[in-house]
Formats: sequence, structure tokens, C-alpha cells
Amino acid sequence: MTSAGNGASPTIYDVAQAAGVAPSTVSRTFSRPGRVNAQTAERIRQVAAELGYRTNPLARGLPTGRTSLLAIVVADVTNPFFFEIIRGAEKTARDAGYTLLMVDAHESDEAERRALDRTLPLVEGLILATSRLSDSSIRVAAKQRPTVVMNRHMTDVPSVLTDNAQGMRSAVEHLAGLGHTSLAYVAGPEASWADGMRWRAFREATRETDVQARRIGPFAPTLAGGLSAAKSLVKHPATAAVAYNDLIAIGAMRGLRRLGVEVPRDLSIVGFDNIFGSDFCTPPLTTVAAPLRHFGSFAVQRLLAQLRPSPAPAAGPTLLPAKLVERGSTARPA
Amino acid sequence: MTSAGNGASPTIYDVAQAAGVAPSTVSRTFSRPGRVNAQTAERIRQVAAELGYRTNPLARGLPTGRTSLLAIVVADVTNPFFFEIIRGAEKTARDAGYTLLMVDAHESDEAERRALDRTLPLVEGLILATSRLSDSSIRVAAKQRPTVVMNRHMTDVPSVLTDNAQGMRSAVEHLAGLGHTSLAYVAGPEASWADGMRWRAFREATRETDVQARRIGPFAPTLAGGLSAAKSLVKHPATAAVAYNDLIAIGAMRGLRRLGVEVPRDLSIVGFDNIFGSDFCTPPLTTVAAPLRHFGSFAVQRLLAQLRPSPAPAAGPTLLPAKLVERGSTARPA
DNA sequence: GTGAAAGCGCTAACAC
DNA sequence: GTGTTAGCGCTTTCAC
Repeated sequence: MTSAGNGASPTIYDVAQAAGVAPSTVSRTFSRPGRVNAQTAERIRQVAAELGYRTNPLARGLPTGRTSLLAIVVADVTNPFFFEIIRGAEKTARDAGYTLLMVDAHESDEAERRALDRTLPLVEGLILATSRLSDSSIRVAAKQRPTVVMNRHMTDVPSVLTDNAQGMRSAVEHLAGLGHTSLAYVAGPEASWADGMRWRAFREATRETDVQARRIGPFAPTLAGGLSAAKSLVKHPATAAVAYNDLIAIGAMRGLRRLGVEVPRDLSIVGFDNIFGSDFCTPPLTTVAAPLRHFGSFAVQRLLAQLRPSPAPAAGPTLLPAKLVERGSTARPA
Repeated sequence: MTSAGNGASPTIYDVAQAAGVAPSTVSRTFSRPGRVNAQTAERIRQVAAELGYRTNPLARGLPTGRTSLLAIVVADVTNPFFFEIIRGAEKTARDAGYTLLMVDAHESDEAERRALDRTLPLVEGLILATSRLSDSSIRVAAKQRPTVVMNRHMTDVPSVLTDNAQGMRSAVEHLAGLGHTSLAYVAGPEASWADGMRWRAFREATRETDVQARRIGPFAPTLAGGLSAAKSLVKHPATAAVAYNDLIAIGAMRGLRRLGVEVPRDLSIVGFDNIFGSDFCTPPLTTVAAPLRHFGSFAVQRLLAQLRPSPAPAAGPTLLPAKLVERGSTARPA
């Protein structure tokens, strides 16, 4: 029973009837213009507009799988780390005719999995930005939809990542160059692949540079996490610290100030990511900057490459450079 | 043709066949447990798990309209203003069994409309956070799905807003109390409903308080916008300014410093929203704080109220209080 | 170029 | 409790 003028939204059947054509012709008019006589199409469009017809993506997606939707799942939208990433991803997606849906996983694999169950079937492709999921869970998702992971290396899933090792090395060398001989790494969440990489790179870089290294944490990758990190930091003999990310670094600086420790006079701090706010906090944060916007854009590009009918290119990781931005939170040891 | 073991994802038909039951029984097992014999259900679940079956929300949503999805469209995700809002909204949605999809409209009504066309049919309800759409466009959307608007008053669509007038009044009184007699309002985007309200409230408050008022702008509600605002600011005789939002305020403070104007010594600045970063910028920003997290939560609650089978309650706006947070960016005039 | 008809995967009466 | 049977709104062969 096709609704005529009642509450429900009009369908192609309503439009077809009003325009005196078959439903399939209406469908073609919108899904593949050109296959329809120009005048007929014109008339149909007009009737459709009058009726307020809108194609229903749900119904369209069922038979075809084409929804023009992409999803990016982030561990925590409120983490400014994602700002530029989302920006870049959104723009690239939009330019290609896709709409990017964002889903917040709340730093929880449980929530992430549930969100995935609900959204995966709706979208044509998926970006997992700093996922907290296990490799095998990611593989399951990647089996269902083209997937790109960020900040995480997987052999069988295309990935985009920043050169953590290089970034960490430049941070450690910077600190060592200033004369620091005992460094601390303020760790982020344990489930984070990036944290593992950074800690490893830290160890290596400190060994090469011949300075002492220790690790404190893990801490939540938030301002609050940094606040608690400050307490551990004052107990340790290090004169400089590299934090898992800027949020922790900024939080730590605030916490240290409250504890009477002045940055960078008493302790130097280096962050990671160069997020919104890292340039206007006090002191401005020295940090390892990733090309965040390109990051998002690249991820979408790799996704689109998989979406194209032609055989998808190989799955090697895309490595983006990271470079140290020297600001006010680092100085020579007292 | 029901796929057996080929590439496509398994359907209820595959599960039904494997479990030796009817497809409808499989459907019931997942859509309304309890209506199925416990043992049968158990067996079905097991078979489903083995086959890797996942219910397809697209297919489920077509006949029912139930997708367990809600959408929040924001003008710009990278605006920290939305942080806590999204947080609150997401949590409330999740607790109610919904997944919240976020869509970035890029401060563009065009993009917002297109995103809406694509997502509206997928979701059960919609939150428009600081929409750049016209009232009539919003009404069109609201006709299709239960909708709540934030930061904007509409008689026929439920809304959640902060008490801009009260917040502005406290800002102006604070400044007047410090001895300022000439204030500037640094305007945000013209399409912003909140900007209109704040400017109006500013005029009224300054009139009541008997101080001079002027308006400069409009500026983009971003750090960059604030940077340009700084240039206009130095040309004007005001000794204090209230900015449309914190982003502009923070950007302006940075711009002013470059121009040799010291805040708050030479110029006092008050922001709006109390966003992430406003407490750790230099100087810490005095700002009108809205209960952001509650804001998002309330919006979802109102949405859920409309979703419930029982007749939706009336559409009056929910007004949330705003209060001034005094920090370091305001002082007595020189 | 256009129409008829068969699904896409699921839910929802309606029987049994 | 469970099976049967229509659809949900759209796309897509296949005829004409």
C-alpha cells in the first residue's frame, strides 16, 4: 500500500504515480541520471520536489550497499588530537562525495565494538583512529568493510601512522642536547598501540644517546591523567620527561605548578601530537608534531582506494614524518 | 538465493537453515528475546556465533524505522565548545541504548543540509547543535524525525539553550564593576542565532549599566577569527571587550600580545563558553560558563522523550543557567 | 527509453 | 512457540 498524501514520507511510488511513470523510472532519475529521457527526468524531478520526495538511503543501501557514508571511530572525540585529523578526513571524504560519520568509542573496546556493530553495516568504509580493539577484532571488522587503521601497524590491514621512532628520537636528542641525563617517559593507556611504540622508541633513543631512562604510568591520555602523572614525576629524579601525548604533558605541567615545580626551570617536558592548545598553554609546550590534517586525509584516501572497483593496492603502511616543535617547556637542567 | 558459505555476510536465512528453524525464529531470537524457547534461542545464538552472523541494522531499520541511532550535527567538531556537549550527549544516548553519530557541518548550511539528507533517514532522532540552517529548513527536518535544537529558540521545535542574557549581564556587570566605561562586543558569525542573542543582551546590559557599547566584527568563531579581531580591537577606544566565544577571545589575546597590548593591563577580555583551554591559556580567560555537559545530556533527554510511545511533552525551551568564571583576563582599567 | 518483477535482510502480523 | 507470508523503499535485470 503506497501512501498517497498521509504523514509518511513520499516514496518513488508516490512520485511515479503523480508523474505518470513507472517507479523504476523514478529510481533511475535519481540513481543514474542520463539513463532517462531528459524531459521525463525533468518532470519527475519537479513532481518529486513538489511532493517533498527524498531518496531514502536506508532503502537504497539495502540492495546495493552504497550509502555514501564513511565512518571514523575515534577513541575520544574530545581529545584535541583528533581535531585536525577529523578535519582532513572530513574534507577529503566530502570532496569524494562521501559523508563522514564520527563515532566516539569512549576509550572503551566494549563501546567501540558495539558502535561498530551498529554502524559498520551502514557505511561503505571504516577508519579506526587509535582503536582500542584487539588486532583480531579489527580483522573481523576489516573483513566486513574496507578498513584503514591509524596509528597502528597491521600487516593485513592498510594503515596510516606517524613515525613515532623518529619523533621520539628527535625529542630525546633535543633533551640530551640540552644536557639532561635522566629522562622519564610518562606512559599513556596500556591498550594503546602508539604508547607501546613510543615507549620502545624512548628506550632505544635513550640507550643510543646514553642517558638514563625510566617509565611511569600508565595514565589516562587526558589532562586529568597528566595531573596524576605530576605526582609521580616529582618523586623521581628525572630532570626531563617525554609524555605519551600533549594532554598528559599539559596536565602534568599544571599539576607540577601546583606542587611548586616550575617548568622548564625544574623539569623539562616534551609532549606528542602538537594539539590545539599546546601553543597557548603556559609555558607553550615543546612537542613532537605530526601532520595531523594530512593524517586524516591520507586515511580517507587509502579507504577510497579500496572502495574503487579496480583491485585495491597493497596494504603496506603509510608513514608520515613527525618533527619536533621547540617551544617553552624545555630548557637546560638547573 | 541465500548465500551458504561464500563471501557475503550470513543472514538470518543462513542461520535458520543451519539451526533447522524458520528465519522468523532467528529474527525473534535477536529482536525480541523471550518470545523464543530458551533452548531454541540458545542453539540459534550458538549457530549464529559460529557463522559470524550479525544483525544488519540497515535491513532491520527498513521495515521498522528502529535503528538505535541518534545523530548530532555540529557546526564544527573541532570547536572545543562541543567537547563536553558531545560527551554528555553521548553518555546519555548510550545509557538509553542508542549510538550517537556525529556529523560535522563545517559551518556551512550547504554541507549541513546534505549531511542531513543522508543521515536523517538512518536515525531515530536528531540534535542540531548550533545549526547554521534557516528556521524553515530546521522545521523540514523536524517534520521527518524528532529533533532538538541547541542554542537556538524555536517555538515549534524543542530546544535547549543557555541563558545568554543572564550570562551577558553578569559579564557586563563584572566589567562595569571593575570600572570599565567603554565596552566592545566582538561578534561571531552572522548566521549564528547565539551571536544575535548575545549582542542584543550586550546592548541591553550596557544600557542598564550605563556604559558605552560598540560592536566589532563579525569574525569567524575560531582562534584565527580572534586574531583578526585583535587588529580591530586596538583601533577602538574600549578598555574591555566581551567576545562571542572563547575561541575568539583566546585568539584575540594572542593577537593583542603581538600588537603590544597586554591583557588584562591594557584591555580586559571576557569570553563565552568556558571551553577546553580557557583555563590554561595566558592569561587564564574570564568567561561565561555554560553547563556544557548537561547541555548535551538534556538535549538527548528531550529527544528520548519525543521518541517514547507516549505523547511527547510540549516543546518549550529548556533554559540552562550561565555563570561568570572570573580568571585572569579581566582587571581594572589602567 | 521505459515498464514489470524479483529481490536486498529483516520484522510483523497471522496461522497453526 | 514457531512457521508462513507479506512487505519496508529502493535498484536492477530483463523484456518490450
